[in-house]
Amino acid sequence: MSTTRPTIHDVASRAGTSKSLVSLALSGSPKVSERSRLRIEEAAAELGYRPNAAARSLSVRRSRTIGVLILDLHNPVFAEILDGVQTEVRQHSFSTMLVTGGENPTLEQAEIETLREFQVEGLILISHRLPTDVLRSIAADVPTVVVTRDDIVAPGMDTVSNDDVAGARLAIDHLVGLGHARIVYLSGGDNPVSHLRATGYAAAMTAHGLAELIRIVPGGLTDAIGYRAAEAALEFNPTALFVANDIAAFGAIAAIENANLRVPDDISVIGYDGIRIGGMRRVNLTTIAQPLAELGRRAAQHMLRRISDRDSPAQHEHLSASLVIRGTTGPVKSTN
Amino acid sequence: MSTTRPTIHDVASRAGTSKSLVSLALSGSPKVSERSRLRIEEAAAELGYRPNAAARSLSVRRSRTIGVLILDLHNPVFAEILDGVQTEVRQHSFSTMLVTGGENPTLEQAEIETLREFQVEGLILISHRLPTDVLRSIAADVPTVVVTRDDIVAPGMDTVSNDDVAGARLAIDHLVGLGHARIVYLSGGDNPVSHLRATGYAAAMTAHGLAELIRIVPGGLTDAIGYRAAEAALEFNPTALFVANDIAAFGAIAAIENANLRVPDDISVIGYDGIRIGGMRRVNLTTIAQPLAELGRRAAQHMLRRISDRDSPAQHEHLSASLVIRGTTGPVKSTN
DNA sequence: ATCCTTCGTTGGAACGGTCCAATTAGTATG
DNA sequence: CATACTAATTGGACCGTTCCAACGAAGGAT
Repeated sequence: MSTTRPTIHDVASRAGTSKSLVSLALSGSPKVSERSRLRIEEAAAELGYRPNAAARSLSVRRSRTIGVLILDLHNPVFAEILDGVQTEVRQHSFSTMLVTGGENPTLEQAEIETLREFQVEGLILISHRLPTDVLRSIAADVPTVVVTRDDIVAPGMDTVSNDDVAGARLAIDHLVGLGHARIVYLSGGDNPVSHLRATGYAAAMTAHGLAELIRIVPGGLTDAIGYRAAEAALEFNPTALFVANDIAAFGAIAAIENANLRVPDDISVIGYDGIRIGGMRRVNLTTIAQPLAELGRRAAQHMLRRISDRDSPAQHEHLSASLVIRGTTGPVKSTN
Repeated sequence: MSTTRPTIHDVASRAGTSKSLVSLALSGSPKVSERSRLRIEEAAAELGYRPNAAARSLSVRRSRTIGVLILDLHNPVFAEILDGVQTEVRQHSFSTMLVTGGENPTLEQAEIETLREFQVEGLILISHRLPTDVLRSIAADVPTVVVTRDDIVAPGMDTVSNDDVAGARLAIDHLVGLGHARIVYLSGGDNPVSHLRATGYAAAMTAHGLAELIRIVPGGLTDAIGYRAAEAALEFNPTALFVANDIAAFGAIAAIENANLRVPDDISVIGYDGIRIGGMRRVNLTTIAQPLAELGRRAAQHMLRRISDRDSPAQHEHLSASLVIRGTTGPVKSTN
């Protein structure tokens, strides 16, 4: 049975032709007679023949596979970006090979190494934790697209990200429009994306003449850290919280409610990312939504372009995020 | 530069040896002299040599890769199972190749086909939507482990799942222990897992002498469907809802609150799966937790065992789920 | 000096495809 | 009916590894 899989030779001898003709026939070449084609297809079907991708890629020196590193499978943000990557890539009959580094730089590097041994034609990094020099050297010899980060630029590397500064501004504009002034930013920890959102926050606050009310509380990207950060933020007696991402915003809301305050009546909360569960009625989070699937789709497009035209210049694309108003923001309390 | 990657030949000529010796040296053979080994390693490093996995797998006729199909990347259940798979598999220096079918049987089959062309040594299906005959024929010639489903058994196929019937019973026991009787089950749609949970529900209800209160409302596995199903369930004037999975339970809670009832004061809600976000304070869902990572780990273990011993018999393992009491269940209201 | 071992090294076949150049079969033309 | 051409088919080299059988060099024993 499954001891040895049938090869092209087996198909050839069964169909009574040469292996070359089988190869031609199966790849749909027009120079194969109708009679031969049928015999070959029949033989292949009978044997359950399946081409060996390793052999093919060795021979044609192309794998038609792109490697995808995903920072953290648990954060829905990345799953949604991946969706976009997959749909685009499939249309061009490429396969994807997916790995996760679990936010561990060493593991990430090892996984990328594996990907490269499989001769992937390009690398899409859906965020990452790699040191700059490592990233540079990777991008230097395999087409690379980084999604959600644009802080490192290197030759041979495209980036696709949302404009975090502008997104943060949207959030603040929305809150200020509702009458808020004491708006605290709960940061997402020490990573470039969170810093950009902080920058946007500060800029927008300043633009609204609220520079002296700028307050940034250190936080992180998880529910639990969001909770603690919000507790700390309450000291500033804020009327609104802008939280670095949706998941942390969930935690922040819990902290507020635990302090016997109501959202949005006492304090408004706005998140960032636009993950689907934020739309869940129980949560119903107002947020700055990134076009996640689109981000993935664009990344794949850049990748494919670079693969088909190796010296097409690297591009750095920004998509804009949009405000999604749901139930966690409202007008500032008139009293107080 | 990146035009052609260095091969073992390049390393050999640079080190002034034969390619055979390079191969030996790089695979750590003891029969290579110290002097040669050093020269070779140096040459390899200088050239940035990276073995070609396609060539190797062609030659040794092993890919050291296992294919993983994941039903739906957005449902955190599957991501958590995958975690377990990855940790186990990595320890045995296998790689994983990950694909998703997006709950689309045709796409699933195509993706599995791709996996097989890459000569994966085994297949782990983290749930699936495949027709029985297709699954059988796959399992017949590549070691296959199905996680979370045990309704189809086929030669050459292992299964690892939680005991859904027993899990459902735990849920009902918990609710009955709190004094509930009018407990409605919101189903998860027409899939085997949901049916098993229904069976466990009905059995437990019967065991508690509540057979005539059995009510099953058709539902699904998403937030939105859970919402609608809960609305329908309210007609039965229930004191508790047992929902087929956590995500749908989120929707159900929203529906209850929208009807101006409180959870758990008016109606208790218990979910199933034990996904991490259920523990988020805002949600704080009581649930039947599957040992998700463990499920994945065991699946990988079975896979590896079957790979190293091709005629080790297929096994069907059940892990037990456990009750996690959080904030959405409570004692039945004494009035009423 | 000759023969064995042992150690380190090497050439070349194989893995399963693709593709090019060469060959044969078939058909139309003069 | 030979000739020229086109269509269909084929052998074999090649892709980058692994691994086996064979080989030379260096001692050690006789």
